[in-house]
This record gives sequence, structure tokens and C-alpha cells, in this order.
Amino acid sequence: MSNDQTADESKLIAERRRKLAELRQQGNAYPNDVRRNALAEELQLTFEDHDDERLKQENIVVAVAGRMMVKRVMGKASFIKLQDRSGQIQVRLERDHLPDGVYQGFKKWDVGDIVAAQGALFRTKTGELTILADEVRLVTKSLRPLPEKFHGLADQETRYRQRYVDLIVNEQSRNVFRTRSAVVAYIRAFLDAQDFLEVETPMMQTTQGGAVARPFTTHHNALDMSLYLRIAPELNLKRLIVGGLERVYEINRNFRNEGVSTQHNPEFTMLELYRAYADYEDLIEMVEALMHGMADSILGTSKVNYQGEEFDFSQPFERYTVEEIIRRFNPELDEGKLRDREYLAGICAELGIPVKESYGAGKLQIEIFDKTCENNLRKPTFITQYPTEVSPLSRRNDDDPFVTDRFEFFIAGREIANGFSELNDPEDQAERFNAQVADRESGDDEAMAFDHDYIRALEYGMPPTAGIGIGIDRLVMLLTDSASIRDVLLFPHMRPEVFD
RNA sequence: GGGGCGUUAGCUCAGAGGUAGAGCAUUCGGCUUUUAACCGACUGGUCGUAGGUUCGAUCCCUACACGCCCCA
Repeated sequence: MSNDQTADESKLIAERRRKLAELRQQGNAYPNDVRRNALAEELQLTFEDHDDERLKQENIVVAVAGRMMVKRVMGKASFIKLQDRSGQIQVRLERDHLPDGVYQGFKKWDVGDIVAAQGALFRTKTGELTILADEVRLVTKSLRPLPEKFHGLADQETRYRQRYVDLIVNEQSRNVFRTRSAVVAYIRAFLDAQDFLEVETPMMQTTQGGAVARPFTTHHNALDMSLYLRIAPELNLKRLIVGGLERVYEINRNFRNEGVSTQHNPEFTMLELYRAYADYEDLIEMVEALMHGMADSILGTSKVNYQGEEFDFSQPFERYTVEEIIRRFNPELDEGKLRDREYLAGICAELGIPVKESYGAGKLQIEIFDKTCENNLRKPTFITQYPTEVSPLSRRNDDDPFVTDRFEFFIAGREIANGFSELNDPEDQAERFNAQVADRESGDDEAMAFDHDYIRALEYGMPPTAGIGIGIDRLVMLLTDSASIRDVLLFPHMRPEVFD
């Protein structure tokens, strides 16, 4: 660190650097022999019923450590608050109750420093559980000042770029990520209880498939070949069903080369599960059970408040087919012409939806659905019977081959899940791949490639199977009342910061 | 890609074509039960970057960067 650099630093940091230099002179400024035997919140709960008198009688000596978030000096005595992973605990420091000189040193410590303290518990006159320190140590000096204590850190950009500061200062933010962890843990327990096997499949793939999206491309130097970051694990998971694992799931990242928005991050987390000898109706029931249980378990209520709307997860969710919901939100449409390509193309033109030559009636239906229905599906709702044209991996409906046995699940106008009875007919699947390849050749760079090995796998025979993908980030947004996907990602994608 | 809004002290925010403000934090002093502790004094800024208009720009204009929101 040159003198010039030091001079450029804010005076606040320079001041703390001076203090650190003093600490270095006095000994090891970064000790690693600190041990504690209690957590703040544990103490609050354990001694909830102990008044001051009882605490003093029992003389309970504890050792805690954490970041000093509050420092109130009143002459020869002070109160500080230490924050550890569980919460905060107050510590009282008295000059005459500490070894000589310690209190004078403490007066130079800053809010944000990591501090260890040991002493007996008592309660202040307002009843706050407090440790009267016999020993107190500065464990790690913080060189940078924390955001202001009352308003915290409000700047969105800093919250995302310097998540560590956000986590220090905003309890709400810490809670979002605790809930996120609880959601994933709940799902694992839910599936493990049903004898599902958790698996991991490649992030780097040689063939683009499993979803309709643009991939990121990377390069393997030693093999001199292009690889795609996966847009979905679907085809690999179904290979495992062919292999006889019968019930598998993966919770992991997908990568899609698309724009960034409040709903989209280039990498996001999906649960995908596949269950042999089940159909899409079974999965609809599974989603209902999962959602009910998760809300109860994590929020302690089946009523989920999201951005001013309340959703009741204990009620049966609504169900409509794609064509039913299109008619519901577009009652003027001619019911008899919902599969008439020219009629639908005319409707799209009225709605300002660009129509390509290659779009069939099914694709046009979905365009109309996206434009006029999706955002209006506020309450938890299943939409079923998606057109075969836009469902290249789904099983055709036995009675109506124009549609597949597929559903999507919506809450608050957003797609949360997409599931279907899997297409296990290798010849039908080969035809669907060919249609995708044709789309690709006509310029659709989101279309799938023909996956020869997947067809080969299906030719060995995949039992009747149903599968589903659930967007974990969007689910966590719902359960944490978060407006943006960035709020539920520890390190959301940002343009690189410029350091000068 | 298009549109709107934003960027001022470490943090949270005011502000006005005439040379910059508050609270908290920092620094110094006081205070042995505080709770956004309190009392007193001080300190702190190339007003996002680069151009332009102007006697004068942080303010008006243009471009760019970054962020937020909406649309595609």
C-alpha cells in the first residue's frame, strides 16, 4: 500500500488503518484463537424466563463473538451489541470491571469491528439480556465504515454488488436467504420421503436440448470443441429413467442466453423431477401438496402475501385448458376457429403480435395466451393441454393429438412450473426433433437440435413417466415477497463494476 | 433494442444558473443502565464521466457509463 493510495482513501478508512497499525504494534492484529460457547439468539431463548435476580444467582458466564453493530459510550461504562449468525446480544463494558487498560483501548474500536466478549448474564433495568464483560477482545479490525445504522443500506446497486455489506446490515436480506435455504431443504425432504434419488447431470453439454432457449457457448481447449452450458437437464434425467432409476430429481443451475429483468437472471435454479408410472395429473397433485406443505412449513400459514396480493395455498388451485383460458380472457373470439391458423394469425395481427410464416395454430394460440392471459393468472392456476407444436418433449393427448398432456403452473401472473407426461415413443420423438431442426434451419436459434443418443435411449424403452420443472428463484420470490429475482440471488448478474 | 427515472459527504437524503446543506458516522471533549443514547465543538465533497451553451454550470443541452422500472 503506497502513501499515494492511502492519501486517496477516505479519511474514515485512513483513520481505521492508523488504528490497525497500532494493533499490529501491540501484537497479532488478526488472532485465530478465539472460541465462543454461545450464540446470541440461543441465549435470548434459553434465558427468556430468567429475571435479573435469578441470572445473578446462577452466575451464568458465557463467551460470545460477533460484529459490533452498536457502540454507546457513557464515560467509564459502555453498551455494545454483538451480532452473530443467530442475532444480537448486548454487552456491558465497565472500566473498573475489565483488566487495566482494556477499556481505554476499547474506546478506539469502531462499529463494524469483530469483537469477542466473556462475562456473566444479567438484565438491564429495561429487561434486556446483557453480558457484563470480564474480558473483551478486538478480534478483527474493520477498515471500512458500515452504512448508517438507522436507514441501513438502501442503494440497490450496492446491495447487489456488495452483498456482504447488505447481509451485515439488513436483517431482511439475511432472512430472504434463510428462507431460500429452507425452501430447498423442504423440497429435498419432500422428495426424499417419496424415494426420489437426487442426481447431478452435466452443466456442459455437446447438444442443445431439453428446452426452447438460447444457450451460452464455451470452448474446451484440450479437445478443441464447442460446448453449451445447459439450458435444462431434462434429456439426461430421462436417460436415467430409461436406466431404471424411476424417480430422480436435480436442483441445480440452468443457463439461458437471454435478457436480464426482474424475472430473469442468466443463470437460475431449477428443480426438475421425473417419476415413472405417473402422468401429468399425478404431478398436478404433487405440486398442490408441495405448495400447501411448503407455505405451512416455512411461513407458518397457507396465506401468502405477495406484493400486496394474498394467495391462499390451502384452497384447491384453479384449472383451465389453454383454449378455455384464451376464451375466458378473449370472449369475443370464435370458439370454432381456435385451431384455424388464418383466423388466429388475424387475431395476432390485431393484438400487435408479429407472426412468422412457420407458426402453426398451436404456436399462435400460445402467442395469444402469453399476450392476453398469462399476466392475468393471479391466483395459483394450472393451465393444461398445451399445443403439441410448442411441446416437443411432451406426450400427445390420446383423444386429441393437437395437444399434449402438459400443464404449466402460474401464480401472480408468472410461470412457476412446467410439467407433462413424457413422450416415450421414440418414433414420435424423432419426428418432433425433425420439426425442431426444421425450425432451426428456418432461423429459430432457440429450437432444439436432434439428439440421436436420446432417441437411442428411448428405443431401449422408457416407462410411462411424468416430469416437471419448478423455478426455485421465482418460488422463493413468492415466499419472501421479493419484487425482483435479484433479491433472491446472493450474487445476481451485474455488469462489471469499474474500479479506477 | 425502445422509453421513463436516478447518480450530491462513508451511509440516508435535501438543494439551487452566482461557487454546497442536514442527520447519522468519523475526530476531540463530557457522561457508570444505554436502546436511532445524550450534551458540546470540529471535520468531511473534482455534485457519475466527457464535451457543449454561458461572464459563470453541480444545476441547462448532448453523448457515454452504471443502476432501477416499464415495454419488445
